Amino acid sequence: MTTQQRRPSSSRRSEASRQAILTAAFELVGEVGYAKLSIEGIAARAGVGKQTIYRWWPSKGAVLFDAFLALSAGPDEQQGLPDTGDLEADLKLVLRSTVVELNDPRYDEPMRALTTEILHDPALAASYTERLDAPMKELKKQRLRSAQQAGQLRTDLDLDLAVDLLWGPLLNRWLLRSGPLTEQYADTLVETTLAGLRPQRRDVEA
Amino acid sequence: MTTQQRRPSSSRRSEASRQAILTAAFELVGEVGYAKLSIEGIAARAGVGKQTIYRWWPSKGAVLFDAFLALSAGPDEQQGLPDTGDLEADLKLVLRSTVVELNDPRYDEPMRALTTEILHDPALAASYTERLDAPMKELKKQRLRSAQQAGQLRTDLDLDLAVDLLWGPLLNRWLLRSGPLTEQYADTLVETTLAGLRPQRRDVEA
Amino acid sequence: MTTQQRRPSSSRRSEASRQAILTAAFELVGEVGYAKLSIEGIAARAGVGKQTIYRWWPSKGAVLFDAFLALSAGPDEQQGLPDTGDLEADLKLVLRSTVVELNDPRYDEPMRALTTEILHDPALAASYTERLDAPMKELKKQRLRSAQQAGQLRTDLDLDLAVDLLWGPLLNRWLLRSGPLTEQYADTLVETTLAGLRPQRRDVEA
Amino acid sequence: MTTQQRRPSSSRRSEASRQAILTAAFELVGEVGYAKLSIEGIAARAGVGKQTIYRWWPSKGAVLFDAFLALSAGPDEQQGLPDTGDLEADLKLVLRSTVVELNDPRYDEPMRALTTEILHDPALAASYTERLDAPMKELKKQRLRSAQQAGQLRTDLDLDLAVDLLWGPLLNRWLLRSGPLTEQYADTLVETTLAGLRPQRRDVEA
DNA sequence: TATTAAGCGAGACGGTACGTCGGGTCTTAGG
DNA sequence: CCTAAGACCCGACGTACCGTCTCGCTTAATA
Repeated sequence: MTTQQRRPSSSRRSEASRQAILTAAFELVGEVGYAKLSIEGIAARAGVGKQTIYRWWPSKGAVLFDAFLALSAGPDEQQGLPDTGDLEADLKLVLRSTVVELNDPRYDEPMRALTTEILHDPALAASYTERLDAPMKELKKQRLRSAQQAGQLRTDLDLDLAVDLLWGPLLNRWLLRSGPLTEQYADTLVETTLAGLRPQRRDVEA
Repeated sequence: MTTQQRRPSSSRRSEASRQAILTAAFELVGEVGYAKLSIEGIAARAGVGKQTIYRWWPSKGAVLFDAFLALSAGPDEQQGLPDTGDLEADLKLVLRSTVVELNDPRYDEPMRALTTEILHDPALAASYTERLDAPMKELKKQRLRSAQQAGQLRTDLDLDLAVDLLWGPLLNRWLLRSGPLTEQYADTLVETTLAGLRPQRRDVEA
Repeated sequence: MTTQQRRPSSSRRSEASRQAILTAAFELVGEVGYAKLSIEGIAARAGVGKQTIYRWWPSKGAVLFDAFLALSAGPDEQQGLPDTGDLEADLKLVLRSTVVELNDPRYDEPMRALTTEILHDPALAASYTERLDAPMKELKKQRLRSAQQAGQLRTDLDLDLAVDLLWGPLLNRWLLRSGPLTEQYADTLVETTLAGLRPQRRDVEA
Repeated sequence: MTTQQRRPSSSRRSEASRQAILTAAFELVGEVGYAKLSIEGIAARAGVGKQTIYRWWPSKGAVLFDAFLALSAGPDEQQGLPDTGDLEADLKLVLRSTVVELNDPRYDEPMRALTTEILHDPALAASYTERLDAPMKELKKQRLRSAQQAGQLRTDLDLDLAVDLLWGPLLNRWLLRSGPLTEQYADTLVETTLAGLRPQRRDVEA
């Protein structure tokens, strides 16, 4: 079913303008960078009056956020993570592709821009967490839950935390450029982290 | 010996102005927030001409960075992490205090501001990694190395990665506000992560 | 009839701002002098954004010029010179009042300022000649033409030149302060100059 | 006698710097125009510290003025006006050459610049009148006096005024560009003005 | 079917800050 | 003590955008 026709908001709202704005925002931020992204520029590129932006979005970050929403709501982003039964291999696959995406200049700048807005706007951060991050996280947790049920992860493991442990270091390295963001890094990260998440007979200590 | 021969750069440079600028920058960003932090404002607060800032710093981020440098070079930030022999307890202590600091509004805004600048300026990111992050990371690695030598960590463990695993999720949660940043979270994070870093007899999976 | 269809330029232009700017410019130049007259100051005094000035005027001089235009277009500056039939007396009257005006500090500074801008901007000079000077000159020439028709001036006299001869020395003395600018000077000037402009029976030299 | 070695002022003063500054000022004003003439630029062009200018001159105009002084004190500017016995011809010759000079772009900008400074600085105006204008005027008056003694000018004529009548309109037309400044204009000016200065038997009136 | 009222593109407006230029003062080092 | 050099505080430059505010025009929903 999924009727889903969101965002009437007002029946008079121009869908063409909305699309033009989101597209212009995403393209512009990739071309000129976050620092030089301006509402004025977005309006000009979209062929739209500034007021049309101010009427429907509270901030530049909100526009950017919606631009991302439109993107990820796009084709078919919603399928789950691969599940071959081999958790480590599956995770490596996913994290490697995350690395590739983060290194792709087409996404790097826009994502940094969105991140910046989120950094300084708790409301936007909440939106992000709820609308973009949570769905993704749910997919990740599903894969981990599957592994947990297969006895490949500790039964008392907090899956939210597990997701943090796997993706947090990756995102952090990307954001701060604290080191090269390679597929090799993704692999090692998965291996080392998983080691602590698996059921264990006993440690050396205790 | 070599005490004190600081920042000559130019023999004519006014140390008083430099200090005033860095102080003003740090205070202002805490008061008005990143979005409203302006070079004009810093100059006014510092009682300094704008040109004096433009003369010595290439960007607003660079000023902010130096302000942090001056702070951490300050009193005695350089002692190592606690080492009681109990790695888990020591790490919990440190991460908990990190949590407290990140939650402190006096540091939250300034650090977000600096992070934002780093996000969009690779040169600044490199400076950050080298001048601020690396020394801190070295202290953390020292503590882990000590544990490793005590047989509390796997001998083949990459300590750089280990630091990432411990601090990455924390910073990520702070930056993106993807969840409450509590001492409880720090504890769980340490426990779970350490589980994978310790020497292990064997897994369930062979 | 054609009353009043003034300055459309753009239907969106704010007439209130325009007036405020011209008034502020004229007042300010009188108060602070030409050297310290700034667009910034005019905008501030007028309660207007700087851009509103830059949008409609190409230079500080153009603003000043318009301020003068607005003034002279004001009340009823347009009536002709007095014509009692006694040319010498009428001219003395007019030149004396010119002297008084040039000595009036309320007009001295503004007129020096405008003159300075005209000095260095040929386009502005052309505007001045056409819009301010020409109308005034026409009135002066009318009075001389009347005298000419009454047989009080040589019939072959170039009236443009005659106006130059009468007002040129006065303005020059005012501008360069090459000597005291008194009503006595105006009188002598008129007397001496007129002597050469009248029809003459014969000279000493044949 | 006229020993004349002016301007010691201080025995330590560098004559080389002084010359370099005056030369730089005159050249620069011709190249970049009055509006963009800066003390900074003069100092740079002269290879001199700004302070050296501020130490010895009270204003930009004073530098410019001295630059002109140096020029006119130069070769042999001081000989009198031609005196062939034919006053009208002699005056036409002189005014025509004035016209040529005022139209020469090498002198036009610098003289406009100096005039501007004089316009707004009474002290400078006094200097100008005394040091540059008065000597020139004396030469002009000498020629007129000669004519007066030859019976070519009225005996009661104020020679100062006569000079004003002849040169005032010319300068005024040059400064304000109120019309083309041609040799033809100079001729007509001389002819018409002289007509009023000559001894007269009687007018039509009275 | 006409009337209205909202949304729209456009862009002027009062502002703030930008990054630069030059003003005039002061300090340093060298002759 | 004068000089070249140049840092300093300050104020203004002319530009870019901010977010708000009309302007007419188009267009969809109501009357």
